[in-house]
Amino acid sequence: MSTEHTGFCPVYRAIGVLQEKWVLHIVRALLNGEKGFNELARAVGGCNSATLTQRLEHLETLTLITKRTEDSHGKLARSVYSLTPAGLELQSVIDAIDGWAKSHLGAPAPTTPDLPTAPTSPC
Amino acid sequence: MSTEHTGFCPVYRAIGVLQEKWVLHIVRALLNGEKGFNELARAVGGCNSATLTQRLEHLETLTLITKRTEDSHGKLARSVYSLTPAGLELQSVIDAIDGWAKSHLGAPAPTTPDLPTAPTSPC
DNA sequence: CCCCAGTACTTTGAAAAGTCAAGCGGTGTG
DNA sequence: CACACCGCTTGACTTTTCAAAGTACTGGGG
Repeated sequence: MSTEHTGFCPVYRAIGVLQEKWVLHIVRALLNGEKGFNELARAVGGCNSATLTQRLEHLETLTLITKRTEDSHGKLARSVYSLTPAGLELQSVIDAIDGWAKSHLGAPAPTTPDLPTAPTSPC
Repeated sequence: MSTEHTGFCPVYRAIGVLQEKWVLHIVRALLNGEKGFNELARAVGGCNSATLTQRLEHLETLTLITKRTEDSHGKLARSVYSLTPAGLELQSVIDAIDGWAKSHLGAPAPTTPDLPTAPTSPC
């Protein structure tokens, strides 16, 4: 029903994916290097495992990320998630957001209007 | 929930806003020129009025968009929404998504394989 | 040897978010 | 005057996200 007459253009689709909760965070975290499940969860900052698993599966079917299972110790394996070439190219999108954020989000904080010259970026 | 303790950096905030449902669509629609409420709803492609009102309010408090009420005919007024300078600069983000989408989204169709060879690309 | 910490998830049930359909006050057109 | 349109609001309903706990397994310390 969503894909009815609603202009089937790639941009529309892309937005549909990127606006899913946590997706941009996941991509951003992964741009800093591949990560394991829990590691990624921490990097992303507060996404619960159920949602993360789901997002990761979705992104994998879209071939934006790859899951590699390291079976170094016989049975138990550490899963490592990393970006595919297509996923890596989202760097430009993250960069754009990054640039915009830095110039336009100093301190919108509707309740705490301050932060004049934020020196510390814990980012 | 959005404002976690998770490294308070502008990028994180920006992602938090941009991944809200419909926000990117709204911005994109508004980049093509200012629009009225229903007009915007149609341009965005299927967002219902309740959610749209809410998003619009949120974007207004962030000063990304402005609501101007044309009171040309005495009582009844047409509301016109348009982007602020800050909102306009999201053009770069939309452009990045646009560029990425065009090179990486042909027709993945993961779980919803429909839309038989779109005849017209209203994009 | 057993416990604690860590890996990667899955399973719950409830809360939050989003959607649908309808309606309200008002106008302008046939 | 009826009817379609405008900009919303309301209330019921569905989907998504959440926190917490549980499963299965390993590796290190006591």
